[in-house]
This record gives sequence, C-alpha cells and structure tokens, in this order.
Amino acid sequence: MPKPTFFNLPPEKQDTILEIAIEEFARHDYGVASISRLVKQAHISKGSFYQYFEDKQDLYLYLVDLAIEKEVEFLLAVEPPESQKGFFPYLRWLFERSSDFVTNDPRWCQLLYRASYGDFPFRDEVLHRTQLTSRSYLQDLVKAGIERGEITEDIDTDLAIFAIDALWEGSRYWIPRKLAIDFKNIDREDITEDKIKFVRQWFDGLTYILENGISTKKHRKTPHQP
Amino acid sequence: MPKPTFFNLPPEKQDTILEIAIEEFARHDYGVASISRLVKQAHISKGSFYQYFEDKQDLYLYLVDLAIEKEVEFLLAVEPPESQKGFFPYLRWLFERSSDFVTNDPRWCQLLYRASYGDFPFRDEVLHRTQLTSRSYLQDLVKAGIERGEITEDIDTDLAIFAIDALWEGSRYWIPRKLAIDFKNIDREDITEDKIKFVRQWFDGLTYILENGISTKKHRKTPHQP
DNA sequence: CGGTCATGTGACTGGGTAGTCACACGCGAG
DNA sequence: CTCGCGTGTGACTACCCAGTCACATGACCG
Repeated sequence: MPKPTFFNLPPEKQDTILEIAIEEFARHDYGVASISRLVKQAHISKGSFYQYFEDKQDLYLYLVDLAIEKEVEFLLAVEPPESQKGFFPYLRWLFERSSDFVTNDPRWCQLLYRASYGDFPFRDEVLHRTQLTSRSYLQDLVKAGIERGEITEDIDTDLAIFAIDALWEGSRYWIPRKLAIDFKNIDREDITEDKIKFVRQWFDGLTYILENGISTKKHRKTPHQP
Repeated sequence: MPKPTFFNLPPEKQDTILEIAIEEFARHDYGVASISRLVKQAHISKGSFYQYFEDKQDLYLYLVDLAIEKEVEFLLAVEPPESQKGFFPYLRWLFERSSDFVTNDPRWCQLLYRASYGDFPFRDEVLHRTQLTSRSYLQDLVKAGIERGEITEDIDTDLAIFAIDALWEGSRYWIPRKLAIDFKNIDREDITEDKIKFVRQWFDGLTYILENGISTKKHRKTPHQP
C-alpha cells in the first residue's frame, strides 16, 4: 500500500503518477520496468517517489490491485445475463465485456497479463491476487455448467477452466499487437469502430469454438478416450 | 551465430555451456537473464564467453534456433499419421508429441515459450523465427482441414490457428508449474509415469475441446453469428 | 517573527549488468 | 629455444538500477 503521503497528493497528481506507472508496467515485465525511468517521465524526484511508495514492489502490487478492481468494475458495468439462462450465454457476456475491456483499457489489461505470465520474484504473491478473482470465478461458472448438464462431464473441470483462461490470456496478449496498439501513446481516436468490431468478432469466434469446437459435425472420428 | 572459437571447443565443454545457458534463459526472460550469472555457473571467465559469442543476443538467438530445431526433431521422431486421415488425427498426434516434448525437454520448451511471450528488445527478430515454423505450419494444416470439410467454415482460419496456438502455449507455460518442474535441477527420475500420463490426458482433453467444444450436444442455444 | 512539520529534492551508495582489454599461458612450427 | 597464434582470464569501464539521506522549501500556527 502506498504511504499516506501519496493519498494526500492532489488527485490529478496521483493520476499522473499512476498513468505513467501503468504505462511502464504495461510495457515491461516487473524486472525490466524501471523506477528511474518512471520518475523522469512523471517529473518527480526519486526522493518523492520513495515518500509515496515503500518500494517498487509496493507500487506494483498496488497497481495490480487497482487493475483487478478496474477490470471487475468494467466487466460488471453491463449486467450479466441471469444465471438461469445458462453457462454459454454467460460466457458470451464475459467474453464480450472482456473484449471491450481490451480496447477500452489496453494498458490495465496488459499489466494484468504480465501479472499472470511475467517474470519476477514474489510470483506467488501476485498469482494469489490475480487467480483468486478470475480462476475461482470461472471454477464456479464451470461447475454450475456441468451440474446443469450444459458442459460435458467427459472433460475435467480444471482443463475446461484452463482452456477458457488460456484463450482469454492469449487474446489479451495478441490482440493489442494485432491491432498495433502502442502502450506508449494511447490515442482514443486510434481505437476505431473497426477495431472494436474486430475484437468483438474475435471473442464471438472463441465462444463458438469453446462451445462447439472447430469441427464440422459430419465426421466425428476421434472420440475422447478418458 | 557463435564464433568459430566456440565450435573449436571440445563437445562436452560446448554442451556444458549450452546446458547452463538454456537453464538461464528458461528460468528468466531475456532482459532478466544474466551473462555474469551464466559464466559463474559454467565456470568460464567473462573473457572466454565473449570469445565464444558476439554478445548476449548472439547466444540467445542461437539458443532459440537450437530449440526450434530440437522441437521439430523431437516432434518428427514419431511418424505423423498420413495426411489423408484428416486434420483431427493429425492434431492429436501433434499434441501428443508436444506433450512428450514438455516432459522430455522442459527447459527447451520453456525457452521457446519465453521467446514468444517474453519481454525484450528485438521482438520481431525472434517472433520471425518462432512463428515462421509453427504458425505457418498450423496455417497449412487448418486450411487443408477446411478444404476437406473437417473444420467449419464459420470460423476464421486465423482464429482457429490462434486457438490452437494459445492452448499450446498456455500448456507449455502452466504444465511445468502444475507438475512443479524445477528448471534448476532437472531430474529425470522426477518425471514419473504419473506425470507423463497426466500431460497426455491434458492434451487429449484439449484435442477433444478443440474438436467438439465443451458443451454437451443437447442444448445448442448460442449459434455463431458471423 | 520563529518554529515545526509535511513534503520535495537530487547527489549519492552499493550493487548488478554487458562488454572490453592487456596480459598470461601453452603448444606447435621453424 | 623462440616466435606466433589460438585460447583463457579477471580486473576494469561505463552504465543502469533501487533505494537513502541530508538538506531545501514552504505552509500553517503560536
């Protein structure tokens, strides 16, 4: 947690610092991200930084927490379908919200990606935070889906969760690169309708694949042998 | 490419150096991996290292090339099914070989993962090398599958490739962590039959999901709207 | 006015890094 | 024996990093 000094700052200054910090940690893994670069860009002194935050890790964990908060908040900004409608409509909603999150807050999104897959000490500390929310949430979803008979029991719950998660995390990584989103200069104008549409269709496709697979139903040659 | 000096070394010494190097770059992203640590562990001097390799990047790109070579060689060590048997048997073969590659050469595998998703300068140089092989290979596979009518045309080719790739790369990352494989001390004894079986089943499951999705076929409520 | 306290500062420390270089060693040819 | 050459070496450079600290600034209070 940042020191009280940070929260005493005028909100705009807090925001500026956080903006620059998000950019730094979106562009680089924890180990490569640099506080020196950060303070230069934010036009504050090294000394000030360390009056705001305990250390690099303190800032980082705070950012991760903020990002998770931000993500949840963004997802829930649109009402999810009622749970009795079933798993797949829910998944579709989740992916649609997620896709908008990517185009809306690409840097938060990238920061969270790095939090899961990046290279740094205190992995467990961070994984605990990121997985606790997303993965246990998915777990409940999938289990309910199985109980309701929508999801095949042939597949292990954990594997289903993994698949959903891997497709999501993979998207989170590749989409900004496919769309040539530059984390340095986020330009709202640059996220055109076309791009938003592209991302929506991307996740529509993933929903379809997760539900039905990619095979035509004519040949089902390779049944699952558990 | 390493300098001639490196190739003049007795093969065992070359191997030792490469072993240590693989470990370093499997455990850390390019930016975090350290040549100083490497030479200490390999019991060679800084000076020697720079008589073997141009620089850090030279060594790294060489390792990536070796890893790709190693992967291809390993995959093809078992004959793939004849192509007329279709896409899904082929995919099953690919995943089965891949799963064995993970348990057999976890460090090479992890190095390649980092080459695709890691954080470093000269991204393009590395991506070019990794994608050229795997992604264009998948592309041919998927296109053939579509032409043969095994893969639904509702799905964009690129998205199908992405899905396969994302599940594979995700596995490559998570499996060693789930199995608690320590890249530091690779102990052949530690890779038990149980673990190998676990990985095989993992990829069997993924093949099934890719082919059929995770839904039971009873409710197909959410058709794909392109 | 003087004092106190929160905040701002940038030179500095200690340590890690990639890469260099002047020198040392040994071996084989002349 | 000596010269040259390929190889080995570790101290050294130049740089970057996280984190510290003695000092500066300025606002508010008595």
